[in-house]
Amino acid sequence: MAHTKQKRVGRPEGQRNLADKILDKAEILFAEQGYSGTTLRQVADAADVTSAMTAYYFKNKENLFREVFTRRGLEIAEQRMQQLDMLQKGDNLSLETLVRSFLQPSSDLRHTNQGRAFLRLHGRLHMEPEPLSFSLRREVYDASTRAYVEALVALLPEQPEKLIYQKMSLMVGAYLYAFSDTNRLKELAMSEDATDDLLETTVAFSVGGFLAT
Amino acid sequence: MAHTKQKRVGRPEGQRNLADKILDKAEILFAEQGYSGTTLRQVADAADVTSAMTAYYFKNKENLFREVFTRRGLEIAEQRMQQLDMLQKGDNLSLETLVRSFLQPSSDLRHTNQGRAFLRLHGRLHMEPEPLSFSLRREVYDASTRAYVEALVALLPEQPEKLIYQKMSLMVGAYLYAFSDTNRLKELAMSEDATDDLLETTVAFSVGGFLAT
DNA sequence: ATGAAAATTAATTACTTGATTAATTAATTG
DNA sequence: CAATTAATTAATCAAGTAATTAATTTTCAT
Repeated sequence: MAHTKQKRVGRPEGQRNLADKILDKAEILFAEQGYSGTTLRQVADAADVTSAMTAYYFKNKENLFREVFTRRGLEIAEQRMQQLDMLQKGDNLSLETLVRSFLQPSSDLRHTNQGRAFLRLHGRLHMEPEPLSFSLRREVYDASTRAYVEALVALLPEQPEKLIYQKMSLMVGAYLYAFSDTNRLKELAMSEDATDDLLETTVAFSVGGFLAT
Repeated sequence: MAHTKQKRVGRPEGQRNLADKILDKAEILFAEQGYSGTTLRQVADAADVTSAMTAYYFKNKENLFREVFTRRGLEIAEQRMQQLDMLQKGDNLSLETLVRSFLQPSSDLRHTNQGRAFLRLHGRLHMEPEPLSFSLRREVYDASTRAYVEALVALLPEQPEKLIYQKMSLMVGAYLYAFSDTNRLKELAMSEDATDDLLETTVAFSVGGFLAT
């Protein structure tokens, strides 16, 4: 009832950057309800447009999801690669530094609402066996994951590559679950203070895991 | 074309134990496609019954999902509690033994198709923020998780309880992802041999993580 | 100016979805 | 044996669902 500016048919005056608005709302809804659980109507309503706009900008539901995921996913992957390049230029790279640089880009997303939505979405996607999930993850993350495994193998030469891949997978599962904030930690541990130290705990846990034999 | 025994209206002769059949098929479909992505018709078709049967035995979709999850979830929780009780009767309990006993019941499910389906379902559910997910997880797992945290705190007295809860959460994320078999390890590491040693790797990784400071 | 391109709404189409009901047959109980 | 209860199919319903199209208006390039 507050401010309802009437909608007129046809191209509006000025510009509205609706594509980004739709992506943002879709990110939140996909995070809360999953791909199948979210309807294009919900996205359109949340973005305050008609559902034909989602088709205009993103063609169909699957493509909208792809763009939601790749928008931030590619950025994370790129940040990881840049960090790795930087670290490998210096000498005596430590395991802890390497692990932290892998987790940092994701951890940073915890500081905004949209970022947290993406982390939940991300966690969900990694637990899904569908072709869409596999294809997206391959496209976005494989290159950087391989590069990090290579660096880890160099740091832990006594452990076979296959073991490093297994542990990498354990670390990914651990941080996805912890960062996705679906772990009910507040409820379970009855601690209401923010988990500021979550990144450092995750780094320590993972480093301990990689060193263990 | 093979054997199509005609279906007659009305109660059939003998007994068919359809409820279990529906649960099994629902478990597989929910695991592959998620809750929203699975239709009652798919479940009914897979179980070779009409969709009214799902309503007859399980009332509605949400209740069917609850029963699918609690069927195995409660068993896991009970096995954990029994293991913990047994271990606490003896003296000098090791961290490694404790961690292994927590992971064993889930790991055992990896040996059957239905068990693997449940593990994927389980992983999915833990990445979902919906009320249904939280309520189910609370009901099924909270008691045993608290009991294990208490045992871990006793073994690692120098670490605050809140930290143990965080690490517990990291371990849960790690094993859920690894056991759910959605980690594309075969694709990434190009290793086709079965991950027979996955439980031991997960135990070692987690123990290393708990010990790290 | 003018015509093409961009951005939008409203309306609609063909199809699924979860759930319900009536009819039907076998098993159980008394 | 009669009556009730259990188990099942077929048919249907109202409410969504993704996607498409036509009409409309502004902006931009010539």
